[in-house]
Amino acid sequence: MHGEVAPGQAMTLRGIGKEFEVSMTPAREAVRRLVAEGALFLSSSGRVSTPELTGDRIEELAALRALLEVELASRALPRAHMALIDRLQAINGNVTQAVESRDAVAYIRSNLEFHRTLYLRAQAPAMLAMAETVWLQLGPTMRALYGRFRKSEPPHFHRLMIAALKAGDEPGLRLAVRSDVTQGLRMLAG
Amino acid sequence: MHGEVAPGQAMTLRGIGKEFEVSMTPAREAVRRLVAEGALFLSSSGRVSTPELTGDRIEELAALRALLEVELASRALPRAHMALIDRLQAINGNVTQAVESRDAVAYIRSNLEFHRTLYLRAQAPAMLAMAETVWLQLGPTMRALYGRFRKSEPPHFHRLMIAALKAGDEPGLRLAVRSDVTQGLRMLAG
DNA sequence: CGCCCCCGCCTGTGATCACAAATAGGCATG
DNA sequence: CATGCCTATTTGTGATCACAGGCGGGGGCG
Repeated sequence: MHGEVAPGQAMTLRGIGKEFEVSMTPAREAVRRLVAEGALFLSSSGRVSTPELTGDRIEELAALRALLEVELASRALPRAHMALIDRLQAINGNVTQAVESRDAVAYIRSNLEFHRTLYLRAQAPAMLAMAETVWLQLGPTMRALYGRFRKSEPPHFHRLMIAALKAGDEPGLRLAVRSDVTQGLRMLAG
Repeated sequence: MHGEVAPGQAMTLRGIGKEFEVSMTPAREAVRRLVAEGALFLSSSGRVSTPELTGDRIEELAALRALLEVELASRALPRAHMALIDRLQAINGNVTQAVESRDAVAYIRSNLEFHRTLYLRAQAPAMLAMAETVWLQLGPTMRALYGRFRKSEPPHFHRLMIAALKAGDEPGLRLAVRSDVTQGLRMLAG
């Protein structure tokens, strides 16, 4: 999810087991779960690797992010008090810092933490779980994306989200979330 | 997914293995996958059962269905030719038949087939997979629902969907899908 | 008669093994 | 020197086993 492993990276059950000092059985179960969530790709011969997403698939996952996260943000809005907004601003500081230090993994991690912190207020666990499933599928690809475009973009849309939260502006929040989610992924898909 | 098993139904790995004439290992992997998708509930002690959904959770899953399926239908609309509409009408005949014969499982199965047939045209596999994950989570509960309300409702909103498809009416299609998806689940959640 | 505790069976977990398929590397050949 | 084949090794699959924890039933106690 955090982009620590590159797209197309292959792995073996015995290798995973050795890495985490367990036998094949727990490694197999973990892998099967991640395959079920779409986070890992299972070849026809049973080999497992991180997925290499096509442009179409990236576009589709971006659309899913937009659908789900706009709804989550909208549901979180009426419950967002000042303490939450303060926390979001603090996390956003970490995002900026990660951007400045060109740390792709730290950027992805803090960016997702920003979103998750907001969405937790939506009180919609199934919806949040689906959003996280999408993040999981996009993880390796996002790493490749932010590794390619090294330009340091400040989290502009995050500030718009915070402003909309403060103002209680629901249409503005929806637009800001949709823009933030779509922004980075549109360029890779094209 | 088809409501063949009731909510809260417990099952054991050895029992599943015996039922399908395999050992515990494949049964375990299948169960873990279904747990990852939210179709089965894993207790803290490792026991597995079908989930008993709360009203809030049902409402949330209905909202997810509305979000995802409206988008899928909208994407399928420009690709829906007459041959597809004919197939949808044929499937809808099976739905009506299942309603008349009070067969809950056949009703759920043909109803989902109706939706899936349309959504396949959307060319959005990840989105369809998420919709099916929601169906999976709702399966046992839907069975309980349609077992409780035995009134034979003709598939009114299906006909609205077909009419909107024929007319190329996108707003009408979105509304019809949202209504169809929300209709049955609203009463159980309340 | 009701409640609680304790024991035994059931269940999930993780490890290991035998097996079959697939992969990759080396060898011979054109 | 490139290419195709063949074998040795790697890899996933499914079965079985030892073990620990939990759940339920039965007996004893108040």
